[in-house]
Amino acid sequence: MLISEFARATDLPVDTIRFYISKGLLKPERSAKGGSNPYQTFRREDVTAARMIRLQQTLGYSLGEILALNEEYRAGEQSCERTIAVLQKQIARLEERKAALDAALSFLHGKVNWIKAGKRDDAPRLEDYQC
Amino acid sequence: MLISEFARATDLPVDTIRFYISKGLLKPERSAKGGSNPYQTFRREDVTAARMIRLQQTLGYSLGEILALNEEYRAGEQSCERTIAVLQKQIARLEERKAALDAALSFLHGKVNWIKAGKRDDAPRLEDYQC
DNA sequence: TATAAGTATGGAGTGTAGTCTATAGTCAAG
DNA sequence: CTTGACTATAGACTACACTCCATACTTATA
Repeated sequence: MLISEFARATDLPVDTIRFYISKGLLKPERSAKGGSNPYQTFRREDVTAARMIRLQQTLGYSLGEILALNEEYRAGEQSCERTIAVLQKQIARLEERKAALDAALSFLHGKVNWIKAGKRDDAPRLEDYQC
Repeated sequence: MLISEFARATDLPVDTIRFYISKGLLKPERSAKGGSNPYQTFRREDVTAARMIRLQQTLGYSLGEILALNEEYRAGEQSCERTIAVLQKQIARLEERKAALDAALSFLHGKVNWIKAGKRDDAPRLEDYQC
């Protein structure tokens, strides 16, 4: 797969793909198709990696953290324990964010209910809510 | 409340507070205590506002979006319908993020379970998972 | 074989969200 | 009334995540 197809497959701009490569987040092959092909070749696992990056990003990880996590994951590929440890670490982080999200949601729902009940001024205040 | 107390109350650096003021996210009073006090005075509602900013930020809003949302909220303060509309909009966004988060969590949990079962290579792949 | 479209590289530029520095004015304690 | 802590303002600087540009090479098409 050439970079333009890869861009279509991942819905990422070509420049962003090259940027990720420069950061070590993507590692396409510089394959020799027939002998001397100077172009990068992307595989299905690169598409997976790109999706994983997008996912981790929406979950609040920086590119630096994503790189570290993924290298840790790769480093521990021989050992199930290490792989599981990396996954558990991500799970813990996501559970944390989910808890914050749920707290915010219940605050907002509560506020809506009070306003609907016509008791706007008695509605829960952010002051009384520990984030 | 002076800015240093406010910084302690909100756990924000003084520079960040001033930055938020410059963006219109915080609007402390330039009160005349006794006649000519050139310092800004922060109230309890400013602490609330600062917490709300932090909350919205962890939920993925940019400062620009936060400003727009909060101004929309203020603009609709007379009308319960408009206030509720703003709150519902935030709720919708948070529910969306929560769904993405849950999908990611079940993917990760699934992966852990497959690895624990010793069937690592048969574990679910991100390819088969729509984010 | 000319031409257009695609690819690679390096480096400059952009927007966001701060963070720091320099300068100057203010206030409270000794 | 000086010293030290605090405050205000403007502007420079930083980190991050892109995004764009100039240049040059490669490949497919007419």
